[in-house]
Amino acid sequence: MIDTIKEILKETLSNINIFIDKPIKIDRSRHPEHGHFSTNIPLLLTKVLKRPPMAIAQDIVRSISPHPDIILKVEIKPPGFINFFLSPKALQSVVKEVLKTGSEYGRSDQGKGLNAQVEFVSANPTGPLTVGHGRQAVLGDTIARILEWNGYSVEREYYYNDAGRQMRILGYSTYIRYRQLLGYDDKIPDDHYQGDYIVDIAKKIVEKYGDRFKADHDNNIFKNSAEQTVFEDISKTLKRLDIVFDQFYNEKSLYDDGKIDHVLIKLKEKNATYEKDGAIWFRSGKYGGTEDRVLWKSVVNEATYRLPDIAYHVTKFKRGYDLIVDLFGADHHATYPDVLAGLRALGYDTSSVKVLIHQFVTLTKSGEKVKMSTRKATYVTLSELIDEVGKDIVRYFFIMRGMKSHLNFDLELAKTESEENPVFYLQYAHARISSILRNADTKGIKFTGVYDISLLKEPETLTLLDVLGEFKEIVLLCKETLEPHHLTNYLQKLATAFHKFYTEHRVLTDDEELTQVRLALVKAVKIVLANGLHLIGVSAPDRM
RNA sequence: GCCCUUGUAGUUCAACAGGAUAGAAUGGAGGAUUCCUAAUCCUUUGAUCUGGGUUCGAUUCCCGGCAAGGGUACCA
Repeated sequence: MIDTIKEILKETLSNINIFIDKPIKIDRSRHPEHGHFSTNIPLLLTKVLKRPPMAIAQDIVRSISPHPDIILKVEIKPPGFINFFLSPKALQSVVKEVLKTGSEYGRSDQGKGLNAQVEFVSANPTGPLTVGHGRQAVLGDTIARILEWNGYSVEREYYYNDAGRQMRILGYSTYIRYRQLLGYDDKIPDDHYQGDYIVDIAKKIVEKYGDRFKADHDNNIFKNSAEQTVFEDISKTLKRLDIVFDQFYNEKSLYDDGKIDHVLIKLKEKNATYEKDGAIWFRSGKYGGTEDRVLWKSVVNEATYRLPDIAYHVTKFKRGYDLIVDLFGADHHATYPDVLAGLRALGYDTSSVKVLIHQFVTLTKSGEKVKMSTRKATYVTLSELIDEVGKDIVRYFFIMRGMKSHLNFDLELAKTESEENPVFYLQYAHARISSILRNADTKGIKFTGVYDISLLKEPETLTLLDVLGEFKEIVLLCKETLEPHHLTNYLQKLATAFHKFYTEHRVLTDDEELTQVRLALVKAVKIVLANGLHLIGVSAPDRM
């Protein structure tokens, strides 16, 4: 509907010979008195045309040709806004469209034929996923879903490194636990992994091999068992949230097939590097990065993490994605400018890379901060959180705020207040409609598909129709901003509009005509609720 | 020190590209059901950290403070 208004406005402007270079902007009005849509174009034009905005507005409005089926009226408000009021007919038209397209309603084809990759979580397999990872996991998966809903073909990728120092420490921690189980009086160093999951891993090694490796701390069995077990646990946890990755990309493979060396050679060729103090440095600043960085160490003969990161992104380009989304926690925000600079140095156009930085979750327990550290095992795992509140609430809570907000997650609240949860409010709206439909069945009322849409005319009903029609705009907004919280906000709004309608009006009445048209309406609401919930990976129950 | 992100009702968060009277939820106070699920609805209470600037207009942009989180390694 917003596009229709935009078209009408565009046509009008060209009729009176006004041309603007910027795209025409129309907003949803914030206040009902300002109509459904409004534009500030007269205010923007006042400088160009050197005329007062109100006069421009009048010229525009006078030239808008009448569209009685769409526009009820157009108003001008100082200092120069034009407000559009939709006709009931325009608002009502959404019902038919929703019923026709059903579970496909709201999809857009803006990403049709385009490939996107979303990289997220990417935690090294050193321990169970924490609540902090949870936010990224849910955000990443939801963003992927949003892209899919907009027509993209999407791959979810998990990048990990099982070769670094962290993994050596993990292996050694496992070895110590193994020794302890065998009765030796070894102590775990403070900076090693303390979690109980390591003991479980060690137990399995004892069961299988006895004391065969008691003096063999270098044996790969420790690192490998730990890695395998931890990865299985990570995958299982993600699966509980309905998150499945298409690909796991191992950093080590970048070394194995020479990609790292190749990138370094290329960078040297482009004169993007220089040697200093025996190390190889990257002229990051020259390519839009922050400051020059070491790519190859002198003290040890190996790369810093920036080089494989660049090489990894080169593979993303080579794999031919039209859109590359990188999701990082705030602790990684210093890295990506250098990676992008490296890619630019290699001649890639980085405009297809969208780097999203999300802030951390502050975990509180009755107002008190809980510090999270994998090594010290003072974390609450994601898995435990799912045990407590369930998948739907975890998914919803992690995306209900903008990713830049320093999200506060109160454990007590999530548990004890689950009754007054926004998730239930939403799901309840869906369940209520299902219940109405069940009742219609019992009463022998059949939905004929023939209805007089003009009967949907009460204020609460028109508001509900208006909100219903906004869904498509929200899907596009989410795609453009890659911010899922617009969707949760919208669904709350839709549920509110429905609950209000429900308290004011009955669906199943003695009036057959009215019953039919209201059935059509609530069916449409049910579809949009279900589609929205599906999009964020939350279930839409028929009973509660 | 420097860099990034953030600062909005008592609390947790919105405000989509600088728009009009800053929205929700929760908490507090009061109310609604002979009828499709009261996990609902209605009324009321209450906020832009601070000082300047840009302009028709600033929560939004710029500069200076203050505060929180993160970074600033030849750690990932």
